[in-house]
Amino acid sequence: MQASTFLILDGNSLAHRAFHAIPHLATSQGVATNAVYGFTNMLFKVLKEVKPDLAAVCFDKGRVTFRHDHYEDYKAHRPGTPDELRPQFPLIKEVLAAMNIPVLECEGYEADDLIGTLAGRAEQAGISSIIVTGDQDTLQLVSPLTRVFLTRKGISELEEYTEGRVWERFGITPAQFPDYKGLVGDPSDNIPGVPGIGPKTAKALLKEYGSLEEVVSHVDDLPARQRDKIRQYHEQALLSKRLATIEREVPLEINLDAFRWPGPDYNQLLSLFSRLEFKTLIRVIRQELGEKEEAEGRQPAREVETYRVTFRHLTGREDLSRLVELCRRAGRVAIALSGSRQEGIVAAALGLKAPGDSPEAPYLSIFYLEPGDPASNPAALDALARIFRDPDTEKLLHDGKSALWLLQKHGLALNNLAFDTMVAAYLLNPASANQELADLALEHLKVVLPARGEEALAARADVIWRLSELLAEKLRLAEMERLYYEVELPLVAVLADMEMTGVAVDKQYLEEMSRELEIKLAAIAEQIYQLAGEQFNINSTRQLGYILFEKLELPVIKKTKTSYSTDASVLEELAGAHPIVPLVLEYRQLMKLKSTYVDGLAALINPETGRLHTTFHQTVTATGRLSSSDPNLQNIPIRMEEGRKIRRVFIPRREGNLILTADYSQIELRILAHMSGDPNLLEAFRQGQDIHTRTAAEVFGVAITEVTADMRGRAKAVNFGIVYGISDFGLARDINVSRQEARQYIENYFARYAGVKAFIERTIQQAREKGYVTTLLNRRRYLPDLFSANRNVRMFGERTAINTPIQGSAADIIKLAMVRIHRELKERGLATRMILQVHDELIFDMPAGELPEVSELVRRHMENALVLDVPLVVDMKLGPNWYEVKKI
DNA sequence: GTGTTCACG
DNA sequence: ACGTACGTGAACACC
Repeated sequence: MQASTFLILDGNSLAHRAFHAIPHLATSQGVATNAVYGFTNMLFKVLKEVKPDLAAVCFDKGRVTFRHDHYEDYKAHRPGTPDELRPQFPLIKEVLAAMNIPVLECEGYEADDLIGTLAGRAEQAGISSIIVTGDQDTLQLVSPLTRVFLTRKGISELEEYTEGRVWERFGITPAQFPDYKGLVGDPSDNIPGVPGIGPKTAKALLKEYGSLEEVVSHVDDLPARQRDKIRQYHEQALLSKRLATIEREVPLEINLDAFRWPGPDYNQLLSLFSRLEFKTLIRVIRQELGEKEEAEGRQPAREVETYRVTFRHLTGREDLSRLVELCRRAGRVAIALSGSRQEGIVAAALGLKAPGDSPEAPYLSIFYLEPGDPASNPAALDALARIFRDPDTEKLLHDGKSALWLLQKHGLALNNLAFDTMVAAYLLNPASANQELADLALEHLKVVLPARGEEALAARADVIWRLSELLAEKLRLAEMERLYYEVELPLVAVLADMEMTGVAVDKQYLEEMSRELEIKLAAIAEQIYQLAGEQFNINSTRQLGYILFEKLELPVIKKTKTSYSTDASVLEELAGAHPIVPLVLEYRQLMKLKSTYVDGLAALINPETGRLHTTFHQTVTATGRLSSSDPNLQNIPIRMEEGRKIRRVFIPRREGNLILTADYSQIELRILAHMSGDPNLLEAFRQGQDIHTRTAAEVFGVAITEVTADMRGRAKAVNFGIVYGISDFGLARDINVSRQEARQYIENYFARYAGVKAFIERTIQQAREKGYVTTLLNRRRYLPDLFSANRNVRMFGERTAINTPIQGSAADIIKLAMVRIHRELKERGLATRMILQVHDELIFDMPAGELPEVSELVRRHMENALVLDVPLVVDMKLGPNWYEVKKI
């Protein structure tokens, strides 16, 4: 054998490291996976760096080892394996099996001993070894052929130990390590050593005498203090040395060839990772596979069977018109498109159950066409257009909204979107990080999608078909059919329409604001530099921290993980302490306005339409809300007057139109009243009272007429707190009262609204039983955090259990209203367009003349979206832009 | 890419 | 004794 490298891992040590280094991590079903994840990541990293020819992972076996024969208290103080870690060992071994790395364990021996034995055999065969572990004892194995990599700081870094490095760090040779431990001891293994002898003395003694035995035999030559200690404890020291000595002759049949590493079994690995929900690792592997195939050329020796489908590449006009007919007769077709918003549709694959498909043949017929090349294929786009338009053909898509954007480029319509696998998968688990088709294929069908080419698109069509059937059944079982077919699926096209319509903007006004802010910012910056006595980057929290807390010596209020906190709450507290502080606050505010809103929005104006076309994300939030990006139009300033002015920029799309806004009044608290059935809360809403005033009266025990503005403000914070899963600490911080006082408010609240208290307790209890919480329309969110061993994580889970049904039900309601409003606007042929949704508010771009009709229908659909035990109330405003809207 | 800060409901 | 409201996205600094 020549110049081979043997990678030997200490499975137990690394699993423990990973467990403590990776914060709680679990599958959506609550199976703890943090140690498996950390271990696997580390394994990948090491394999990539070392590229070993041989590999093995050693584990401890048996609670009692030969060391206990000598010393029954060996490792006695070590806490047992944590409950959340123990079940992860079998999973780690599954990972290793899929990696084709042998696992070695031997009854009565620790991983160290196996590692020592393996490394010894390797040395005899002239093979160099790399040992990876968190256990310092292993350093005694270091030799010219054997290196040890110790984990440092969790799992992210490894420190390499050669003989030289051991000498540098400890001042001893690797072979002296057991002697060293014999003197110094090791509290973590409950090895006593010699009390009073530390690293320095031990190092000096071993340098002088070479070994512990020699030290003991020369005990009379030692200085008095050391002599007494060694005399008293020499037996204990020799025992400690034996305990710390790694057994290098474990009786095992070892054939080094058995450890030759052939590389991973990618199929097994992908299926395991999809079970463990290791999305990132799945991507890493898929990437690796792609690179591998590329490197190996067109005829790769495949180690993994990527999903293969047979398909027909259609070009002829006759074939294409037959395809349209085929789709019609089949009644439903799965469609995968490739292309971009700029070019439109480049290629398409269609999957359908054709009447002629024999039971022997693949049950799907798949066709591939390229409308992107009109010269060679003029009829393809026309065929697609007819299929998409046909209301009698059900279309199955993944990410229908993106498909609608592609179609729009060619001016095509889509009728009868019957299933969207992306949206379906989101409903089944809204917490998952993404809903990409490749991930769904892995998770639900256990297949790996090919990455590129015609085959990839054909496979996507096939997978969309199969997933549609599978996910539809899962939705049925989860009782989410109404939510899916009445709300989320029709919403796809509604959102597409909103995005495409876009929001008109006043570009000149935006540019004006930018210039003004520029000037103000420069002036403030100048004053800040004057007061600081130097120029620095005010945007840098680090530099600002240095100026405030070191140069100007202002008191440190709060720290972040890495340095001083300079957030608004800190600066407000320091505002009186130095004139620079209020300037920094103002600078921050204006800077935010300019960069995020003024300049940020301007950069995203579509040059063709002159409007902003946000993207609404339907499969992102854990609660069921939408989110918005590029630009985010759901966080346009309103609370501060300076920021609020930004809203002037948002104008109707043509002369004679107005901006109409309609927002739900207190929808979350109304939902709370409905879900809890609390009589007090129900009454407040039924009588149309101001809810915060009513709460103030209840909490402070005064008449409604006696409630002051201050009391109302505090009560408002209490109401918010209830919806978020209140804590006295959070409430106290928010309204600046003592924690005791906050606790009193909460107690009073629950005394007056006992139904709410019962609802909270009931909701958490049910969440624990089922593992998930639900909304009014049965939207579901799994809460593995409820079962965490970590109290903080668990309490976080409890707060989410309360908040999600409320926030999510509000999302259900407004989405239902959006679908119905959109439908009726269309049916009536109105020119009004719904352009934005901001969680509890809808915004319309409306011809002034349509006001009576539109305001009636919007109010009707919003207020009657669902019938609750309290009325839903909508406030409407109207104006020439989003800033100047006035109540109607 | 991660951390900090801050805008919204 | 601990560390705390729920849900998002964007800009910037710094590695």
